[in-house]
Amino acid sequence: MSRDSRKKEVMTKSEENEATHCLLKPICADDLKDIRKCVLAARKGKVVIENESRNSEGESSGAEKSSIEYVKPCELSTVTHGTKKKKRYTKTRSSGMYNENQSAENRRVQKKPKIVWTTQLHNLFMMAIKQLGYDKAVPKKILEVMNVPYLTRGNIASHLQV
DNA sequence: GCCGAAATAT
DNA sequence: AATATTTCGG
Repeated sequence: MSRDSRKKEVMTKSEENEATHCLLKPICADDLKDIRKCVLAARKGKVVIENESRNSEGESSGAEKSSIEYVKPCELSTVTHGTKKKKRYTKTRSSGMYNENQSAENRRVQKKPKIVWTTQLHNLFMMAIKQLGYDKAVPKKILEVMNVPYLTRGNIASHLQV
């Protein structure tokens, strides 16, 4: 969401983040309707493209209408995280067993999971440090010793600061 | 370009 | 407050 339709930065950035829409504030009910429409269409594998930007100043009657400025074609497939690891899709074949939970298009923008330092993890962390010696304990080695696949060096470096 | 520490940002 | 990301030498 942005307030300034002229700033190209807004859209550029949005695009990088796989945004589908750009909304101009203030948002009005129609904007939300448009989004809804787009989502519904996406479920059917369609791509909605609409562009009805309005910039006329005739906003005398109360709420100014902001509008969708830009629509990026959205892919339907679930986006998997950008690691180089193989994706493993557990295909549930045959008769109806679609995992209800949260499939399909809601995974549009996948965020990196924020790692939470459970006492478990912290213990591994501590052990690793002890095992390395307080002088050799740098993020990279700690990471190796801990051997926790989803952890990244940055995670550990960050945790190290705490 | 990778790394670690520190500084910032979210 | 907890984590993440960026910045800054090396």
